[in-house]
Parts: sequence; C-alpha cells; structure tokens
Amino acid sequence: MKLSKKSEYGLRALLELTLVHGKATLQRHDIAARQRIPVEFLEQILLTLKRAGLISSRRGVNGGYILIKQPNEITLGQVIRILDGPLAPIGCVSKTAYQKCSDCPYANKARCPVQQVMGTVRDAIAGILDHYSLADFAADHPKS
Amino acid sequence: MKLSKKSEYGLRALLELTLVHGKATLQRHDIAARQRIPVEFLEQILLTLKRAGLISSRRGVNGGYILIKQPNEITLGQVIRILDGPLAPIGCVSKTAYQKCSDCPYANKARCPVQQVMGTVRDAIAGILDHYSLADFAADHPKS
DNA sequence: ACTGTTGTTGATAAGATCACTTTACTTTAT
DNA sequence: ATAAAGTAAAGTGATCTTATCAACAACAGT
Repeated sequence: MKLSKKSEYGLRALLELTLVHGKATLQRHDIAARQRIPVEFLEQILLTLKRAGLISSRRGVNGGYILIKQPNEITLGQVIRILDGPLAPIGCVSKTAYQKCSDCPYANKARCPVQQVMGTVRDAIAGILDHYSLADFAADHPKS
Repeated sequence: MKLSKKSEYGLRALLELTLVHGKATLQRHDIAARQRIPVEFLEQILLTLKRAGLISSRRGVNGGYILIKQPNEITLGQVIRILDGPLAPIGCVSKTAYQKCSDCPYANKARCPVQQVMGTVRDAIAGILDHYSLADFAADHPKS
C-alpha cells in the first residue's frame, strides 16, 4: 500500500509551482533545491506531468515550468494516477483502470470477498485524494 | 497504492481456513487448488503466517493447517502488515512502523502538507482493514 | 522399522520496478 | 554565436515480487 517516491516528488514539485502560480515560473533546480529532489529524477517526473497536460515549460534563458491549470482543478488523485497508476489496491476494483483478475477463483465479481473489502478501501482512498486539490494542498503549507 | 500478490494470496488462504475452522484441517494443496495459488509460493506465505502465530500446522498423514486464533480476532489489517509491511502510504505517517523521512524539507512534522494528507489516507485505510476480521470476510463468502 | 506423505528450509532466478545517472540534443535570449 | 536552460532517451544498480526447485526433517499408519 505504498506511495512511490515518484508520486511524492511529483506532489512536492506541483506544490512549489502552486505557491508561485500566477506570479512566476520555476526552474527545475529551484524546485529541486526547495524540495530536496534529485534534479535528474525530477526532470523525468515533470516531463510526465507535462505530457499529461498539467504543466508547461519554456526553454532558454529565463525559462522554467508553470502550472497550466488552476490549482483547484487539479486533485492529488489525478496526479498520483498519472505518476503511479490506479489508486485501487488491486486491478479488479479500479474504476479508472479496471482489469479482471485472471486467476481469481470467483467467476462472478460480486462473489469475491477480497474484491468487496478492497472496493471499500479504494473508495475511501479515492474519496480523500480526489477531493483534495493542489489549492487545498498549498493552503496547508506554512508561509515561507 | 498496490496490494501485493503475497497479501492477496495470504488473505485467500486464511479465508479457506476460516471456512473450515473448527471442522477440519486443510492441506497446502487443498488451499492452493481452491484459491488457484501456486503451491510453493503458498508454502512461503503460510510459513510467515505461522511464525506470526496466526496458524499452526500438523505433519504426516492427515496433516494440514489450522487457524489457532478465532476468526473474529484476526483483522485483515494485521494480515497485510505481516505480509506486506505497514499500511501507511509513506513511512512518516505509519503508526505501527513510523520512520521519519530523512529527505523531507520540513523539519517539523506538522508542517509537511504531504504528510498531512497521507495521514488521513492512512487512517482511512486502517479504519477499514483493522475493523474487518476474517469472520466478516467469511460471512461475505458465497456458500459452496 | 519401514514407507509414504507432509512440512521446513534455503538457494536460485526471471522479471519488474525504483530511483536515479548519463549522454546527447534542442531551443531561447542576448 | 554562444551560453543558459529545457528535452529526451537510454542505461544502471539495487531491491522487490513472484515464484521454482531441491534436499532434508518429521510424522502417521502398517
């Protein structure tokens, strides 16, 4: 039930971008320094987030990264799904990326006890992470 | 946020043992066949559960495995912690196996926004899995 | 005591994932 | 033109997952 470093770093990076949203751009090494993330790994993460349409970048002198959505439009759930895949503990209870468990001895979905519990766990996790936006996230942040 | 196969198989195996609890013992190949688990992997899992004191085994002809606790005394949370480690998404919010994040830029725990959200996620997951016992689990099972 | 069944242990290994690192290329402002 | 900055792909070592295999130990029933 672990969150990967990738997602954690991604969330921290987006937090920094949210804090300067509308005011400035941030370069990768700024983000890396403020959140103590290895720069090269961060690059990979930012690239993924860019492909997903959450941020955009500008090259050259005075370049950097910016959010291209409003902070209250991006939920932590979305970010984690982009970086880590589905929130569900097992594939057969994922709503965004369902896949049936080939080896499950219960032909009918409703009959599998594991699936039932994990379904409620999924709903609990998604209920929190899909209703928590970057804006909420930044609001929890101590003022520098 | 994934549950490992190990935990999933472990839960399925314990489910079978719960279904025959007080009535019979089950041999490893019985459990493996009923839940379609590779026998050798299952053995490893059963051994871990045995060391943790949830089950015991008997050798020789007519041997097998049995639960040595009452099904309502074993929660799914306990089982997953034994097989997969802490339920918390990140180490710094685990209550059973806390470890501080060395690289976190926020010296004070209360100030880290990631930690705050993940703390609520942990509580939600634990709230479900620590209040759901093998007995509840078996009650959801379709009668053969 | 023997025999067959079962449990225990340890070694091994393919494959995936994680957390980066390296290298090379492209774009932009001046 | 050039230096600063971002883009992109490939590679790497460590660890984890998911097993598989073989050898050995223990036990029950005859």
